Amino acid sequence: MTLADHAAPAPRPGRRADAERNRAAIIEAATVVFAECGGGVDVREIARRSGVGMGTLYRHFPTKDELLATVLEQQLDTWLTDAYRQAVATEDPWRALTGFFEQLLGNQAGNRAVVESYTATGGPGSACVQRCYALIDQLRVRCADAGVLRPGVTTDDLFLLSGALSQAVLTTAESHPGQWRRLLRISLDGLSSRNAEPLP
Amino acid sequence: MTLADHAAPAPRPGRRADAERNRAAIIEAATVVFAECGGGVDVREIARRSGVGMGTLYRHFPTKDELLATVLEQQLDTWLTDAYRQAVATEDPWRALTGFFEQLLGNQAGNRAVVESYTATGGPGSACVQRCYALIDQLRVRCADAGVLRPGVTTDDLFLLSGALSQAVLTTAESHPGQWRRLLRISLDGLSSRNAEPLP
DNA sequence: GCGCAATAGGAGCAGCCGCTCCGTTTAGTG
DNA sequence: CACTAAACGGAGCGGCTGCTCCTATTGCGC
Repeated sequence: MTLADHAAPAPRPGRRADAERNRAAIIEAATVVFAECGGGVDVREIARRSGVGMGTLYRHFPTKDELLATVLEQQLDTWLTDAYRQAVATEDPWRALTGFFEQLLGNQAGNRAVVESYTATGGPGSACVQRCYALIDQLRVRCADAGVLRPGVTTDDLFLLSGALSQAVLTTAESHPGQWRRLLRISLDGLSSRNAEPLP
Repeated sequence: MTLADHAAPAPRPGRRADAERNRAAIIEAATVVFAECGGGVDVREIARRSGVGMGTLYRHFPTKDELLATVLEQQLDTWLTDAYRQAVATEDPWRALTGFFEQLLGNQAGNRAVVESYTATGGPGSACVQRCYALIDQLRVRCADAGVLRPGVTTDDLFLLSGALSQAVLTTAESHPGQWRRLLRISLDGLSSRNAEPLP
């Protein structure tokens, strides 16, 4: 399993010190800006906030998409690593599952770009999203084995649910922060084995 | 109550026949294009598909947003009028509620622009979205009075749920069409009065 | 038919945004 | 300190998109 791995930050050796500093500044600024405004922001805004020129930015990241991907991977990776730790430390399988959802959604609450990429998952998705899928699968199996999960629920169901709730988290982020927790509770209760009716 | 009303198509009288024809053609083309590609499409595409020049399009609709709004209102309006009919004809309150969700989401399955505007509801939303909210409220009250709805569930909860599921409908539209029905069932089961635990 | 006001059409404008090019600056070395 | 390769910065290019302007066309009352 690759659930516990996470890609090294890779501070490649042969680079000049200022280049390294700028690269870090770009990633830091991009993380903030993408989280605030989503993936649609003007690249100039990121350059401005990181105190770097366009040329510099584009030497470090040949494409806006590549920068965005780097930032998103790093973000999700951090969250997942943390969530994984917490999941294996939780003995009750049901609490592990619900705790994971709460943690993931709570993290997404302030991050437009992550939610965008997470909900846009039509194709295979990035490596990190696949890791997220694998973690959900593991949690599902634990719950299923313990008999606390509604029969017939698939990992796809849980993954899709996480995406749908991400959307709810985002839309309520400013007007009704925290309302998503009610929805999460409702959905999770529908997932418990007390509801035994077969799914369509 | 304004639940049964719907705005007249308003074929204003003093206009020339060709103008009327073009207006209709624009709305028809825009409906298709917005549904397929979302609200972000190039206006030129709509002009092309409706066989009309840019000038003509912009005389009928002073702004792209106004055209989009017109189309969205009309679309949602049609759906809601239909859904309202069906809801009042259904005696069982619970079946009325679940039927409404199924109908609304099924309609949204092939319409990017509607889902976009529906899930983007941060502010007060359009008149039609408010009508949708009112309809959900009515269905909720019926269920609550009959004692089949989980205590503490608000109209906001149901409305937010509909938006979250809309997102799921869209993301699975092409790869796993119909999977959203499983999610709908799960969530609705979580809404039944069999789950009596208080919500956060 | 005739004349005119209403309508049509699409080239073009302005602003935004991803990305590049090249003259300038600077870190690291001996 | 001098020198060079590496890194920097930002003006500018090209393409896209919402919208306008002005000439040509056409429906409609007489």
